[in-house]
Amino acid sequence: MQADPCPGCAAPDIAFAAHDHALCASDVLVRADALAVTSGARMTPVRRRVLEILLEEHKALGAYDVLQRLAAEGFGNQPPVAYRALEFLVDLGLVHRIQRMNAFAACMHPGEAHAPVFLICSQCNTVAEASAAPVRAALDRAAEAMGFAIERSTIEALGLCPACRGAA
Amino acid sequence: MQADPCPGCAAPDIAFAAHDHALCASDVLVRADALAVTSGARMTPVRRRVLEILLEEHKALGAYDVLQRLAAEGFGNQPPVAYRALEFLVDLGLVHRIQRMNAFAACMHPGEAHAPVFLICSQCNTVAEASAAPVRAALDRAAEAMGFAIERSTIEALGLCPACRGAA
DNA sequence: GGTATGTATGTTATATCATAACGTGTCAAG
DNA sequence: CTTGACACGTTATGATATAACATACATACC
Repeated sequence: MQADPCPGCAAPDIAFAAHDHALCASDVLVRADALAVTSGARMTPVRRRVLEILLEEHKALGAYDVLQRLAAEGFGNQPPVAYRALEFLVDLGLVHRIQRMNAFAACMHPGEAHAPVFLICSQCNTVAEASAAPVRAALDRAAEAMGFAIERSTIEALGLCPACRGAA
Repeated sequence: MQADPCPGCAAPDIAFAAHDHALCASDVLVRADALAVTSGARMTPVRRRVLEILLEEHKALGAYDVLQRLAAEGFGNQPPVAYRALEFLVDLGLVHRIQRMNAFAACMHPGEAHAPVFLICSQCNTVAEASAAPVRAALDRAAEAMGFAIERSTIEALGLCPACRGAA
């Protein structure tokens, strides 16, 4: 497995910094296609387009935002069209759901095992994935102390990204 | 501040175990009333009743579940009645919102500073608050490494509680 | 006590988010 | 070239949440 799929988006010190996001996006798309093939899933036009849209925005979009864009491009314009594509991408690990916002964001390092932690800028809505391992480990210990078996976990933080912090 | 407001609900080793929850509930209510007085907030009948309902259930309830019970007892029967009371209680730290479930659960140790971690049983829907400090610390470090300033965070885990784990 | 002021409650209406259910089309395996 | 699985589109509805406004209540002040 590659060490770092997108230096711009995945590296902790510059994820929020300005960079050529088109490169991250195309890289992720390549990896997504490969992942679909190896997992036997079908990366259809709608699904791929949804992923592209999320990558282009580089922020969390609501299902209806995605749907609106799909409709404008000639795909179906009913909610299930968007929800199904999003669900597919989430199941494949290519997209994450941000519970706090009822929204979805493209995963910036698909294919790597990770329990993502999301940092959501309350100002500009940008979402970054932070290094999750230590957080996840602490959570596992806390759960284990209570005899609780974790299946899935959601870790999200709301706050100010470096850029908006500087602006304020 | 009291060391442990409710041995039944707050102690890590027995939070999920059978115990006389009525004791926890009445204890929390006393503390809630006191907290409202000291903070200048008004613990009105609807608000207090909503807290009681959540304490009685000892699990997360949706706003409409709460509303239904309020309506049956002669309070208003429109969504804002429930949402407003819930928002008030959340702001006061007496109730937590479980994002993952679009639901609300009574805080089992109000008044104490805490960044809660929720363990949600996917089988019986019971919600427990786990010791959060180490998890929170790890999250803070991860955010800091990216220059991100956390305002609020949501940490929720879905899985099996000890009881349901044993039953399975 | 009476009145002003802020807050809480109740109501109407609507916005926003999500899914069930069904028919049609497409593609690949046999 | 059929068949079976899956994807897509549509209709309809369910579930969650809030905006906006009117009424009632509590408190503070005169």
